[in-house]
Amino acid sequence: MEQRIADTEERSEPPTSGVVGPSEAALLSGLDPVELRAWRAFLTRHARVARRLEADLIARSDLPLAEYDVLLQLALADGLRLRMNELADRVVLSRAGITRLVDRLTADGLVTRLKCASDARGYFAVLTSGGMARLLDATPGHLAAVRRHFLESFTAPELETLAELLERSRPLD
Amino acid sequence: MEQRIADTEERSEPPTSGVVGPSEAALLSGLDPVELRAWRAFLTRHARVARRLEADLIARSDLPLAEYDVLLQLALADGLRLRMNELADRVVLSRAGITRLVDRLTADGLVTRLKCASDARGYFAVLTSGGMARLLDATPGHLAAVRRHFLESFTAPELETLAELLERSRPLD
DNA sequence: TGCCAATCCTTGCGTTCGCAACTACTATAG
DNA sequence: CTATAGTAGTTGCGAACGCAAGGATTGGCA
Repeated sequence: MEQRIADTEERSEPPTSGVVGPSEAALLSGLDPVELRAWRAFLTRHARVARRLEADLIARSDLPLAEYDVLLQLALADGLRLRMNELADRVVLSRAGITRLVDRLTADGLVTRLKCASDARGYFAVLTSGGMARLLDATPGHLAAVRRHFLESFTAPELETLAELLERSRPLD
Repeated sequence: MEQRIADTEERSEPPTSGVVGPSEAALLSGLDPVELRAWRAFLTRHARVARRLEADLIARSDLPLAEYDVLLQLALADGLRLRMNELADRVVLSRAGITRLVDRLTADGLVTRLKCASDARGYFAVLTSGGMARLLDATPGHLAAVRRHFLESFTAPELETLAELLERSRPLD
């Protein structure tokens, strides 16, 4: 862990400058330029926006994005409750992940666990009034941030297009 | 940590069923339906695709997505090298994150650190031949997966649209 | 009825990440 | 030339995640 030292010194100009090497052709051969652009744009755009929003949301409401998402899903759910499984699916998290996320929210009093009557294996996560309050408090600022960092870049018809495209479910699942 | 037990029993039908509560109106008031759809679609689509691709890539090439991304950026960079800072920016990771990611890649012999001649504070991460080999080996399968789980959903003009929209940089940055 | 596979959720463990603090070096100003 | 502010990168620390294994319960099928 100590010998992270560099081995060589850098000559002043990049050695193979100008030449891209045999790599690029081989690398990109699998994807045509439009595909590559779309894919990279999708990836980096998400990464940047998510990073930004997470910071904003924590600074403003002391609530990570994942926590916010869970509260929102519960608030929108019928009876303000959702099975752990369903919750994991909606926020796209592993089951273990959802267990601990709900743990945290429960510790903060924003959510309660409720045994499912019809299936003794199952639990509901239920939004508490405190959780609802917290969500309602955090929402305006967060939505503003979403708009500022993402939605604002597009016109209404473009948003429609975007929604339509991204809502398409993956081919084979 | 032990009293995670449910407090109450569930009555057989959801209590406030049918009624959505005062919450939804307040929650969604900040965003019109199209905005909401576009935003949620963007979020969940990314989460699902990324999760899928990560699993695929690890299974097939024992390489996490972030590692793959770094190797790719280096392969595409002039001289097969990039400053740590620049690298962090391209793969959208914190500087601490990039330090450790490069640590790992170095330990695996896929990357080398090289002192920057013109600025003694700086380092280059340089792709080794082993790293290039690993990248070339992993790429075909990965690209196939990207296509299967994402690109395949769209036509060429749609991809063009998607790329154009998502490449727009955020307004104020 | 009785058993075995499947399902729901949780926990142990290892890994990764970001923030904040730190070192080393550069650049600006006096 | 020296002080001071700023930048590049690394490290301690705590938080969060996923995988795999485990306990409990359900559901089909003999």
